[in-house]
Amino acid sequence: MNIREEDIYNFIIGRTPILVNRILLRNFRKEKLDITMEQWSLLDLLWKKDGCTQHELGARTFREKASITRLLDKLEQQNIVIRVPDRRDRRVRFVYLTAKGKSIEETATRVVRETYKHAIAGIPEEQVLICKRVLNQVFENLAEEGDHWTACETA
Amino acid sequence: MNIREEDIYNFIIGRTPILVNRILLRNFRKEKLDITMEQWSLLDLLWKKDGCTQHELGARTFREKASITRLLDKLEQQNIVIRVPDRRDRRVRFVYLTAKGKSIEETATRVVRETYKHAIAGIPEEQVLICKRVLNQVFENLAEEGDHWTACETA
DNA sequence: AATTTGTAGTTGCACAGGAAACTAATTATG
DNA sequence: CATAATTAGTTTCCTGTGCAACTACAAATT
Repeated sequence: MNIREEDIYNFIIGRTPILVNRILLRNFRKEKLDITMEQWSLLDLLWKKDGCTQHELGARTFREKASITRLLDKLEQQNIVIRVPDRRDRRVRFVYLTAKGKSIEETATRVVRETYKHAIAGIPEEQVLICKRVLNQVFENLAEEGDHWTACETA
Repeated sequence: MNIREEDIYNFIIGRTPILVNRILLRNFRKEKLDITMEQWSLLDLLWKKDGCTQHELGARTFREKASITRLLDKLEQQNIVIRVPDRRDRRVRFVYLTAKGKSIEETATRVVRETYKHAIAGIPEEQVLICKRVLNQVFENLAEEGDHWTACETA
């Protein structure tokens, strides 16, 4: 294959993710939602399964535990989630949505869905699927190479 | 199309770019290169065209000018680039590679190329091309919607 | 049972991005 | 020509990430 080094930038971690993140943040602000894309990615898990552990949130969003700690700090400051220690294992803290956390699900989900629709407008569905599969394969290829998240943890 | 909100995270700005960035940073460190992925993206432009303006670097990597300022601060501290004011327009500063900046091209490019090869190993070339096109189309779709970078500037 | 090893989460440091306010210089306008 | 609008770049504030050191606790080892 004709390898061009700059592809890895333009292609995977470059301007497209930067722009998507920027637009999504602006769209949240338009709807008076004071959350970030990263915070949303945790909330999205909690809306589906309230009471995850921090470890679980990290494994599923592929973030370092330190990042999870800090994202939850912000969410807790805004009274969107609370951390509840596990009585059986006092190292563990379960993360629960507050009433406020539950109440923003509908609006936030709508913003994300509309932004996503806009992002993929006019692109044939099968191409979007291929793109997703390629990115997932890239993930698998690199995850083998020594990261502490194993495939089974993230699955 | 069957829209799943979480796709926008998993798919475009989620774990794959995070992992690619992480692995690339580690691979730079293994080769004793003290640069980041973001710094590399600027150097890659300079190796092809020395003496870009900061505005140009921002337009081509799709970063805010403030980000460019800070990335160049770091590169200048490491004696990898220097900023030279334009005599004709004293607002403008041209960015030039130093001898050190030129000397790391080969190693840095090799690291990026090998990481990229590893990332796309086993994925049919035509699928990688489709993936790139999809991400570029996503970029175009969202760029229309009110960003100050116009298509012509980034082209 | 006491020590070692492993795990969940936190904190400090360095680096990166977005937005907005700001400076200095240039170009457009009246 | 003088003022207004624009442009290039910097700075500040807030948020997010990686890594490493750290705390607290649990589980395994001897």
